[in-house]
Amino acid sequence: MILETRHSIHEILSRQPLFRGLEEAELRALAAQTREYRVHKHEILFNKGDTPQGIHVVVMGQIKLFLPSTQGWEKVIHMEEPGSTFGEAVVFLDKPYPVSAQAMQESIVLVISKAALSRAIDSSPLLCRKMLASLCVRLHELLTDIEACTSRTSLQRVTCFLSQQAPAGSRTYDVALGTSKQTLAAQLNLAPETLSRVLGQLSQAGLIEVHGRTITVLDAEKLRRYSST
Amino acid sequence: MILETRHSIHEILSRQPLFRGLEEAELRALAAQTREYRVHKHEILFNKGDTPQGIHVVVMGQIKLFLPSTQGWEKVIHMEEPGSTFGEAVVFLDKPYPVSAQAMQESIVLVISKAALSRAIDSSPLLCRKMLASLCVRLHELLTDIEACTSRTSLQRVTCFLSQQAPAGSRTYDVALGTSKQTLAAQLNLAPETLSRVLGQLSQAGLIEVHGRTITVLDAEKLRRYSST
DNA sequence: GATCGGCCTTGACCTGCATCAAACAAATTG
DNA sequence: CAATTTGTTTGATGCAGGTCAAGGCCGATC
Repeated sequence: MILETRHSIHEILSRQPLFRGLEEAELRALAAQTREYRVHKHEILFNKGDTPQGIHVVVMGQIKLFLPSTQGWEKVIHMEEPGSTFGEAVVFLDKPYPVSAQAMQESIVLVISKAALSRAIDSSPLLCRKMLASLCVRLHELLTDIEACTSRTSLQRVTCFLSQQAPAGSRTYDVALGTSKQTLAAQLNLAPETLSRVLGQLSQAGLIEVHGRTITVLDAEKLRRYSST
Repeated sequence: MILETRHSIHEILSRQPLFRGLEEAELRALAAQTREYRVHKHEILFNKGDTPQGIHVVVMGQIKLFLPSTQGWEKVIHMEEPGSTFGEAVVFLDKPYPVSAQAMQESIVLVISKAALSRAIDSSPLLCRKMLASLCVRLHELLTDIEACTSRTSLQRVTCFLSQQAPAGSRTYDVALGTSKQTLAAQLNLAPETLSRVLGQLSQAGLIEVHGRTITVLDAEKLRRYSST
């Protein structure tokens, strides 16, 4: 990882959802304890079990959080996009990272020291609330993830995933997987081959259309029913 | 559910880890907006999709949080024991319950209104921090849960689960499942029969001993190695 | 535009686990 | 203490999906 100059960290921080609306002084204190890293595609930010340095903010690129397992296998927990934060938990729990993180693209990540964030939270009820909300969102994401990847059959796993991406109350919609299908397979706990077959089956049934990394769901309702047959 | 008298809610609240150390006035305000419910074994507290009333605190008994699925199947997310809280997320997100809750024993549960808790958090930085910590613990629990139940083989799922229950650095230890083995199976995404067989296999290999609802791990290190063979 | 290296797909095979069924044990009830 | 229900074990069977292998597609590089 290459450490960047700090000229604009303050400004970048102020643009992140989590820190928007903070006092100037608070923001400045945070920025002083923040480092900016540029990471290359495929570079590992940290491994499961490492000692945490602080909270991470994705400014640009895409970071994969995953559980590695003996024998090269891995379960993808979440893909972090710009504006999202991860590693919040380490600020409050004195534990090693529970996941590994890897850049899937050329990325820029901020790391805010535990101590600074801890102080900021104490002095800013607004930040505290925002952190709470952010953690709750994370919890919900994990739950929907569990739901998708513990369904019985591979078909259910895929339809469950697609249904979860549905915007409220529209019959047809697009799902842009910002990742390779391999990665999606790892997220749904499927072999890539199986995912391919299931998508083929759903296409054949006229329920979806696959165009590269975009999946078009043609009938949300039918799709949901299909898996229970 | 039977609504209880409120004579001692204030006192009960003050004994819960989450609220210990709060000001008298704050506690009183919370207690005024808290209800105590007694629920029977097998009774449903709420279903996934219901509109949340508030945050839940388990005072006595055991509450199962689970994801129901079409066709009577279910994935157990977590068993809540006395002193633990759940449904925190609903205070900050305006969403329906993401899980269902069912009492596994005769239980006593407090429900604190969203509004009251929200006010309490604003006025008490201490409570805010405690909530953050509690949510982080929950996150970690979910992650270890995912880890256990997305391992490839049934054997790995079970050994992974047993390893996670290990106290730090002791060769041998007991795991007291406070539940039936059916429930554990649902937690690990296994058929009860499969769990039974795997436990049998591990016993035969001399790695564990099963006595009713207690599993004795004889050699933590060997157990971890065994699954990767 | 030709060559290379990821990705993705398709096919054939075979194992691991769910399912069904039945016997048994333990816990609950009258 | 018998009777009933609920939980656990064991066996036999079938199929879903993982694995291995080969071929096609597409974007990257020179």
